[in-house]
Amino acid sequence: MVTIKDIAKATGVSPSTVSRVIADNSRISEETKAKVRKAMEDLGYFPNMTARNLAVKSTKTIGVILPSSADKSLQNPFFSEILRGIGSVTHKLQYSMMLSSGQTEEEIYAEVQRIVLGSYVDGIILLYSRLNDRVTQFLVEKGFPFVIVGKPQELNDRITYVDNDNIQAGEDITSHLIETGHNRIAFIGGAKDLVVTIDRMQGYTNALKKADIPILEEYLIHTEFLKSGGKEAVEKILRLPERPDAVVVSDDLISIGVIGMLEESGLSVPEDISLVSFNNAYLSEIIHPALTTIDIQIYKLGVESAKAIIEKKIGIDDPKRIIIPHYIIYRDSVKRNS
Amino acid sequence: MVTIKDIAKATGVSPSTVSRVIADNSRISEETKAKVRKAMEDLGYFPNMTARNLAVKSTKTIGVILPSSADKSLQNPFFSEILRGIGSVTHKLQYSMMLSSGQTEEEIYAEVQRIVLGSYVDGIILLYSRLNDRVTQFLVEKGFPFVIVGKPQELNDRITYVDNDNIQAGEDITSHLIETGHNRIAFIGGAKDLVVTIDRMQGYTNALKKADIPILEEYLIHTEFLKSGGKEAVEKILRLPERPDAVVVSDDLISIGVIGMLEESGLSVPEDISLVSFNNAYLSEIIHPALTTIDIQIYKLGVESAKAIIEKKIGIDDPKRIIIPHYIIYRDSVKRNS
DNA sequence: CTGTTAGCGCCTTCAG
DNA sequence: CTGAAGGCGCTAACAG
Repeated sequence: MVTIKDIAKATGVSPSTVSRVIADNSRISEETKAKVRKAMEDLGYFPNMTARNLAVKSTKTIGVILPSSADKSLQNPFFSEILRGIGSVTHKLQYSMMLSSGQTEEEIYAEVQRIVLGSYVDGIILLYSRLNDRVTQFLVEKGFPFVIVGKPQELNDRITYVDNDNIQAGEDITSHLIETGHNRIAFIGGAKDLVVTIDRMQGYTNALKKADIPILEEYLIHTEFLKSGGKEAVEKILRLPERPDAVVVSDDLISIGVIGMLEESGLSVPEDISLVSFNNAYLSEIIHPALTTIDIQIYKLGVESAKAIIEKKIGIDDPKRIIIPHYIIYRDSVKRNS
Repeated sequence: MVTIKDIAKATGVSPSTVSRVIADNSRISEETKAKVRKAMEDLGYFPNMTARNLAVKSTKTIGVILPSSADKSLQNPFFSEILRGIGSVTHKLQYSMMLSSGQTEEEIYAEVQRIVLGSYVDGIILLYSRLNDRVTQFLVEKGFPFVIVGKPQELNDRITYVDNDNIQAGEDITSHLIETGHNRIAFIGGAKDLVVTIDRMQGYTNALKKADIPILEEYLIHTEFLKSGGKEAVEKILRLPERPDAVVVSDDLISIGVIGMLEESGLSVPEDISLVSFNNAYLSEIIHPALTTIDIQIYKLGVESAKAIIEKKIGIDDPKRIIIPHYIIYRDSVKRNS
């Protein structure tokens, strides 16, 4: 390995001068800079980041924590997309991104400890937010820079997060259904302890209330990513005397399953029942029917969260709420019941 | 920050002793070990990995390189799944995983340079394999440990890779179609410069040949993840005088689009046309109809690739080929034409 | 079994 | 504008 000393020797200057050239220090003459740089080029020098990190006490890498990998939700394209967003800014700013996860909450906690206490990273992005989360707690106690993608359910005033206005989004999309002439609207959501599900459902009920449409308990269904289990639930809802004429589904990926089940039950979307959902994953565009859905700008969520920790605008002192706008993408899963 | 010195001072031993305790060196008395450990506990000591890495010249982190993020293919759940696999072993072995990518090949190349020359990682996993790839070339020249997930198209004998036998897989699934009474079988593949596409198509033609079924040029269609563009292509193929009675699609995600387009064209799967594909993504299970597909064990691909670089069984000297078995998952997208 | 001495490669005062 | 010296926190011979 060629070090700073080697190139110092080669150019006849001192190591500190070389170091200064690397930092492009202004009080080094242009000629020595040129000379040194040439040597670096010739000898194929490349700064050793580990050494540098040790000296400056910073790693220029940020840790990204995924939800427990036991969770099927990891299959959601949401994650690839947000990683893309994060990656775009880490890349541009010459940062690195360390991915980490675990099978259980316990493991994740251990991981986070390992990477922050071990000084692996300068900051952390949490890609989940659970109630009563030890990780979050650990991070705030430690005063370690971090941001949550999604809405934290506690310590709200002490942590920075980037999220969509999911309540509003839920209301918007539900209103769209109402405006297009639907009035028996069901809601199908993912795990009911996820804030995002709760918020979107909240928006859904808000919209119904505003339109004076009664909220029916039987119209609210929660399922993990629906497979066999969820199937019956959907079938049940469809056999109600007042069968819904529309359904808002809390996630595009779930929509795929729902559409499949509806078809099996002999109903087609949107002819027999309209459907709208959230995320605007690539999927929602290629499936049939193409989904009318809320684009939550996942990529941007990633970008903004990365910017937030890197640009360290955040101190534990001034937590921020960054809200990414959403908008409706109109496609073919809604029927106009004039 | 509490260092090794602090706890040395606190316990009245030397720093090296503390270091040995950390390494659980056998020639340290149990009592001093206990004493030291207690101090570590009390003072909240945690080893600084950057320092350690510098000293031992190893980072215990492996770099994972994604394909260019411009590529829509990143949306493919394949990546989440393989990251899960890799993560499971890095985690277990107390390694870290550094994710990196770029918008263009150029950027990726720069990234790889940065992380290997900067000594960020001990090894690299390439999640793509392109013809005439500078990155691959750089890595072999440098003699840097790396493994490719997928089949390299050159330097075959000098690099380690983990892959499925995609040719065989293609043959297997196509044969299944033939056995179930189909004989006008089309092939729809992704980008035609991807080895995986090529291999699967190769298997497809092999199967046809063995069954003495002629290979029709019009039955071969290539498209990126199909959207508007691919649509016409599929419609075209369906209007042929000899319309296919089955289609082999090179990826589950593409299948979703294909099924959608078939439906729009008034054809339903599998009644009018059978469909099989590859990967067995979560999607293929929830979509309607559920897909008969090849399970390539993505998770395992990840696990094995991670094991390969970490356990450094690989030297530039003895490259390995690790083949992960595949098997057919029979579901509802194939009609039995007895 | 434990302490001493040198680094790992780079950065940063402090002098000049 | 540049050198010398010391240190970041930890490990690794080399002595005892």
